[in-house]
Amino acid sequence: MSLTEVAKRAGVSTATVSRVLNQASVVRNSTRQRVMRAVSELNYHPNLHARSLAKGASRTIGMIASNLQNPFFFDIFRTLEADAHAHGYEVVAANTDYDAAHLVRSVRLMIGRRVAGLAVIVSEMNKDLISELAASKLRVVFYDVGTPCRTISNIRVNYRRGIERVVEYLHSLNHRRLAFVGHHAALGPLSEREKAFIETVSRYAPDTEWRTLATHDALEGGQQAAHEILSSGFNPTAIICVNDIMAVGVLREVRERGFRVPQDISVTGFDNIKLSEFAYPSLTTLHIPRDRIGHLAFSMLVPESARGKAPGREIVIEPELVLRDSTGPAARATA
Amino acid sequence: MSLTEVAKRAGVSTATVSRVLNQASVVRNSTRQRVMRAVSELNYHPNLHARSLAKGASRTIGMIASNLQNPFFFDIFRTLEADAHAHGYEVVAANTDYDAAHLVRSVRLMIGRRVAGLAVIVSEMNKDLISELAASKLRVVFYDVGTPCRTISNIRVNYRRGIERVVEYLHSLNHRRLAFVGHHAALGPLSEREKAFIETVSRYAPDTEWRTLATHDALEGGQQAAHEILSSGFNPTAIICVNDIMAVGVLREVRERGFRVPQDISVTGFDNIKLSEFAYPSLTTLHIPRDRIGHLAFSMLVPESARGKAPGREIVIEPELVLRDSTGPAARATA
DNA sequence: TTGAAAGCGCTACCAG
DNA sequence: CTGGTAGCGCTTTCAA
Repeated sequence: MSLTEVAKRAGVSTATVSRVLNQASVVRNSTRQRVMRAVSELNYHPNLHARSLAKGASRTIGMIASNLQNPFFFDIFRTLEADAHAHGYEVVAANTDYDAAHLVRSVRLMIGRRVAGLAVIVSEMNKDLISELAASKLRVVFYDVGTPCRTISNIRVNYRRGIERVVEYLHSLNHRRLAFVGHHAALGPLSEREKAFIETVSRYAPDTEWRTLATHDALEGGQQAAHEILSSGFNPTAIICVNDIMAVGVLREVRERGFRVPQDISVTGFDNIKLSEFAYPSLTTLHIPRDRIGHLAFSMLVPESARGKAPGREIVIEPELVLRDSTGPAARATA
Repeated sequence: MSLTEVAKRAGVSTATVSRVLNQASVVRNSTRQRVMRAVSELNYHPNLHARSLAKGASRTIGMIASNLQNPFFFDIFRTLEADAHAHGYEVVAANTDYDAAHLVRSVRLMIGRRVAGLAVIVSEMNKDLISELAASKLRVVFYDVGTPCRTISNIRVNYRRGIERVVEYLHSLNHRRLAFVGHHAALGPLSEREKAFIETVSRYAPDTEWRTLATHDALEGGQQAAHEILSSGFNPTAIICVNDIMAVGVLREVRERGFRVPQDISVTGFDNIKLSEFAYPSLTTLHIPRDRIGHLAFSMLVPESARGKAPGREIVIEPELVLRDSTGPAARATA
């Protein structure tokens, strides 16, 4: 079923059918009716590939994320998609599972689809990818990676500041043995968060012992990390997690070991996803506004929506500390 | 940058370039080299729209879900995608948010993309949609809805059985005041689960008082439902939830009200997503094998992968009760 | 082993 | 207001 068949059936030219299907220009009402009838009788659905090939532009934008399973990424996706729909765009998302090869694959795919814009919200990164992307004249927005240029915009989070806030806060509560739970990621903001942790501790809390650990980004990852830490002989009074998901995993293991949170051990998250409020105990965490990131990404990608927001910008977001029930004064030192 | 330019640069015809790009037929090695070089020098990426238009077939399969945020759906997506990748397919997913209009929109979009197959994993349904889908000769697999035919396969879960198991289990623990927390959905399996609940109770536990309630499918939805139930004067000894996400929401509200789970109130979930193990207390729930569903969906959609699995089949999955810490004997009746 | 050319289904421009 | 038609970028015979 193609335009031609519809045209034949309606007794008009393909041009006319195309017109009614695109609400474009003027078509006599009776003609429109006839075409519409043919369309529904034939159960016709326009071939979108042919469409965007002919138009030379596709009305879809791409988003690539490290782990859509993590609500942090999904929340961004949601608002991006909402904005997109509001402007007549579709968004197609891809997952990389923190794998650089997978990232490259997805980027190629998106370019192949000739997306109108591409949001790359990932932690891992491939060296040549950025230049490859810069070379293609595709509009791109990176999260936490790359540098702005003519077609590339940037959104970053001031992790360092976020980590500082937690560390200072915990230090003020007399915590002197801290553990940091991160997750594996080739490069970028994760090790960045870890680096931020290490540097912050040595600057603001030099009297503090610490230790870091990385597993995979999931509930089980947090659980496993906590398991290793608690089995290591290093007895932290607080565990700082790279995100809320892992913190929930940590919470469980800590509880199973018979420790009370926060009386025995404090735990913190990062991102402030909805789940952090529903954890037990609810998580002290750092808020990162995913909706804002989603809106920003869209406006940087679709020029018609950007009120004076030229591409090639860089925006930095400051995390805010959210105090809940998973943190408290450090426990007295126990043998 | 098109095939033509690459061909020009490499000093060959477009046909040849196409050949090397598709690993097809024999191309002299030196020629191949030249083409490859031109490709990378030009930073060329084939236009996938043109490709699938010319080929008359796209190597992508579509999946439509009610709420990808809910790990139940996402887990299915993951295994579907893994299978797809293993066979050289891509999968593009869409979300409906339990909205029938949105569903119709997504289906049209998928047909427009000429996907090789479509998995529709939703609760809501539009009357004409099934016939529209049947009319298009697209291979489709429905979850919990529709009836098998030449191009349409079906996967369903025996909810009734699942609900029976929970109700009987709770009844055996002397629970006599049950609440059921569902979520809004125009039609289909949700109200089906609710119906199953009502019928099961009146058949297997006629001496039981009950009440049902529906909110939206999210942590907050569960919380809100619990809030309403606990404020209503109806004091259930157990709350049965339509899925794990909502159960976690319920858990929180129950806890905040000062009730202990399961000593004061038992809570059950459905699906057995990972989070159910990490909830506090861990959730008694019904296991539904998302990975199996994902594999099934793929094999029903892609004939080359189906070993004798003809389309038009219907498969029923039986939920299994998983006992954890959120359930226990009914509390003594309190004024 | 390679090239020429006919489409794939749709849009858009130019006439009428 | 409507029709004819030249592409969009790629694949795929058919010949050479």
